[in-house]
Amino acid sequence: MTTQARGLHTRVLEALGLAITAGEYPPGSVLRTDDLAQRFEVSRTVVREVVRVLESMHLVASRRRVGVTVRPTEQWNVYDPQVIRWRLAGADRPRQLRSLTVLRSAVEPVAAGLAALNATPEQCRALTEEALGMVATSRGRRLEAYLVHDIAFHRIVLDASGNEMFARLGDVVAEVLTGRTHHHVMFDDPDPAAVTLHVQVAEAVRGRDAVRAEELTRQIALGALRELDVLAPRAEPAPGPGPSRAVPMPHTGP
Amino acid sequence: MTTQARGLHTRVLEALGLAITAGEYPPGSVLRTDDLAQRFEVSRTVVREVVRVLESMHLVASRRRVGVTVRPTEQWNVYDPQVIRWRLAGADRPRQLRSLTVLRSAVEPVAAGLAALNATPEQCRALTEEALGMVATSRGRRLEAYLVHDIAFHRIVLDASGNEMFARLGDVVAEVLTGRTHHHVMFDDPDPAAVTLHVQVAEAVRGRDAVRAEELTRQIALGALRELDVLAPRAEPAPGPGPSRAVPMPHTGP
DNA sequence: CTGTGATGTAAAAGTCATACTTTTTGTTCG
DNA sequence: CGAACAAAAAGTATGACTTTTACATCACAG
Repeated sequence: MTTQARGLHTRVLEALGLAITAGEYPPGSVLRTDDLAQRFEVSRTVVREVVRVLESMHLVASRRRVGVTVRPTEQWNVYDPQVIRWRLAGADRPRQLRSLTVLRSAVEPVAAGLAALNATPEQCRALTEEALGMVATSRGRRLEAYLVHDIAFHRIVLDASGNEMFARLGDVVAEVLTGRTHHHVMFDDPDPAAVTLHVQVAEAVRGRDAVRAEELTRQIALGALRELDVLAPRAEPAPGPGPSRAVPMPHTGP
Repeated sequence: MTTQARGLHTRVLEALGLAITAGEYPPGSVLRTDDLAQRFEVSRTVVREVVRVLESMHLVASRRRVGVTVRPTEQWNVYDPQVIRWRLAGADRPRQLRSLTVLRSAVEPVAAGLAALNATPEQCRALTEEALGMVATSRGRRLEAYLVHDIAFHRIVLDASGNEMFARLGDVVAEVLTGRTHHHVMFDDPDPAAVTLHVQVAEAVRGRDAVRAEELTRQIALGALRELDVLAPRAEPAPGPGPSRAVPMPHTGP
């Protein structure tokens, strides 16, 4: 799907990144560049470049006399959109979707509040347009068309916040929305309440009502989280060490 | 300081990454691998690996027959800790500190709320310990010692939230706190109110009071933002296109 | 006999130089 | 104005060499 044949480097990187994030080589595994070169039928040059990139993502560490070792999950650069894509394509998609949705529930409300203060008229217009687009496509199994508007909407909010770190989460949100649509972690038609909320956020932003924009967006995020709980019930406690811990939703307000 | 001589690759990567993020090669600039190899007195192999890494950070794009072009700032992977470090070391540290602090103000309160629900007894203990450490070092120009406790405190909160995305922001927060201390974007002694708030957060987490932990942490974050406003006054409107936009603080609550 | 420390060796990554391929841009010529 | 062509730069492959370092071996002291 996203796998173009843009070069050997890309092909190998994709394959290796996917394999590692999928847990095919568990943390601690050791790879050797010569082996990889043979396995993928490319030169060591290519493998070395790939390894360097994976290293910069903290997926692996390369040490002399020992090889390329897969790092423990906690050290991965999980904000790298590439890593996110790989993990969403893999086995722990549910867990990943939940983490990311919780992140959204923290960031997007604040971003929306800032957007209400900072959005340009053009952004207000675009926001309303996308909200209306969502309304228009919210019925009749038109999930793909709906998704496009949904992504655009959230991207505009994050952009309009005027904060660069928020803006860069646009890709992440896009991956989340795409992931939950394409993997059916979603109802057949979008939740009508959510659609309404989006329209209201657009109104609040246009009306410079930061508090309202923030609160409405919080409702959207919490709704998404609830939906996730229904459609992808929380997995059993992680098999790691330490006492089992609940992973509840963020606050629902006083 | 952090520049070890771990190899040619690291040296060149550091130099180039720093130069690019510092705007020494403005977006659109074209570099050629052969030139770089000459300039840094290393082989093309090394340069290519470095370029590949910079490419994975979306700092540059490499195209045949054209060269390695620096990408526009908006496309950089600003969540990559490496990129953050480079930018904090460069000219737009103030802007960077502000963006990151706003991000903190969104994320940390929610993380603290979750931590109150999820923290292990051991984490509660450690949290209290660090808070007390902050108290102990909060007077007498002991900023370095204070910093250590401050970083540890926030790391524990983010970890204890049980959310992997939050946990990974520990490095970012550490960079922010370190940056503002080392570059004197901070008072001579820590704000006593902030110190007290940290102690109270530790209490709230131990007492499983999520709402209180969240609200107190929000106060900490907003305090940091205010301090930034006092000590590093907002720069003039960015020279980019579009109407000038204010960048106010996130909501201060109803 | 056992634990400890120096020494040596080989395995793997790191580096370099070179030759060759492929893509792409810009120019020239019909 | 379009098509063929030439050159530029990245992409790929290969082989030789260097550097680091884990591990084994061996000597010696307790």
